[in-house]
Amino acid sequence: MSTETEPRWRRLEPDQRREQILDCAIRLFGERPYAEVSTTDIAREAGVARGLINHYFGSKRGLYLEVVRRMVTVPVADRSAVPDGSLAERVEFSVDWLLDVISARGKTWVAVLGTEGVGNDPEVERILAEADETAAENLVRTVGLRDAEPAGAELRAIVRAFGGMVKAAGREWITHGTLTREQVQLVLAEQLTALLGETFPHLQRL
Amino acid sequence: MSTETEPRWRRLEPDQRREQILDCAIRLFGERPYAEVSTTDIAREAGVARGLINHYFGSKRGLYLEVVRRMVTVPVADRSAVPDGSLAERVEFSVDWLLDVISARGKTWVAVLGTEGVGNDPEVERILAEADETAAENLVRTVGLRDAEPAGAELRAIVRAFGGMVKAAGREWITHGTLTREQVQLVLAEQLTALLGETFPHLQRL
DNA sequence: AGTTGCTATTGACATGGTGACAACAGCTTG
DNA sequence: CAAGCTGTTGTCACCATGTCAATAGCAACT
Repeated sequence: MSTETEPRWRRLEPDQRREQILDCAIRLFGERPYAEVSTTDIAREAGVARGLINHYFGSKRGLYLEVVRRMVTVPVADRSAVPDGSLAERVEFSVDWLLDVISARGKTWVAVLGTEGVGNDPEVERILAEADETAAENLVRTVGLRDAEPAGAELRAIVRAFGGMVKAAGREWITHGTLTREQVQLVLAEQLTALLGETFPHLQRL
Repeated sequence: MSTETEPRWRRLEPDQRREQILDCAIRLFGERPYAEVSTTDIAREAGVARGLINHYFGSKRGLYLEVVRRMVTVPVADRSAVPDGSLAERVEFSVDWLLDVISARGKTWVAVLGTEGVGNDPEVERILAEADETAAENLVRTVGLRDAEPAGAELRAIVRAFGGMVKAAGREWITHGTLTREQVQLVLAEQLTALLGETFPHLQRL
């Protein structure tokens, strides 16, 4: 008779366990709406007691906010590869890079930004606004316009607005398949070029 | 002793009661996120028993879907007032009308489209997609482009994408105050003009 | 190897929200 | 004023969430 003391559960480092639960939560929240996902589901998926979720994230809502935060974090562009050509060329490069990012996230990305619903959640709104802001800043820098201009705030505002079109166009491409990547590329590049090259100067004269 | 038979509650026509509950639900769902609003809250707000909500809408989710449907319904433009001038002029008129609509809804509109969260709700997605589609069709017709063109599907797709920019720009204007109405008007009009006049022809050659 | 201590993890409990359903009561019609 | 129709209520069973004391992996030190 071997004294096999197989442990019922393994004890992990807090960071690892946190990450593991977060992964499962991301998957489930991506599949079903918030109210349809129970903490029991997440706990079962992670092979963990339900109470552990509360221990690490406080509440279901806390976990949800972490998921949102994780999902909307956009990597920073590698600016060393940006060409030195005309505005149109730099824009084209930026848009192409942007579509690469979207393509890599695929359905997961859509699950995050694809659904807009009723429900004024200030926390979620704050997180998304922050993500939009940094994304806009990145884009402006990548394209090479000086951010420190006097009208920098307005520039970032219209770039954030443009971000709305990026998301919507991405949905058309990824989920609905009504536009090809090439078409999206063309549309976004031309629109952004016009926005930065034409409209923005006009705006400053208002 | 007067035989005051003050009734404890009034019996309303189903449509009226439905509408009343819906109004309260719209208000509450606009203030707090879905999970933070209980059917008890809604029932109290409407001065009604909680069970009545289930009777009229089946479930909390059913009520929520009704709210979303109601909120994203956009009125149809009165095309009799559209000028006959150039594309740019018609676009300018359409955008102005669009901003009037947004302005009229104000904060309520923001409560609907302002928050994007994680959570793939197919029903909500379908409702919003439908609303976007009819809005795009309206815009195309108002601007005066023939919808029956061979590339009509692609045209509507890029107009839907443009709709994403309209929403984002509206948020910048209404909630954040980072852009004035005049600035939004200029940006959207120029972008849409470029989209329809320049980019769309390019797209067809792809 | 045995013991001790730390803490990650569990399991049970209390609370509150949701949906179903039978009973009740306004209102209308004869 | 009686009777029926149905809008409305209140209760019941079930499920989800958050809290907390108890448990048990695991490492360090005899």
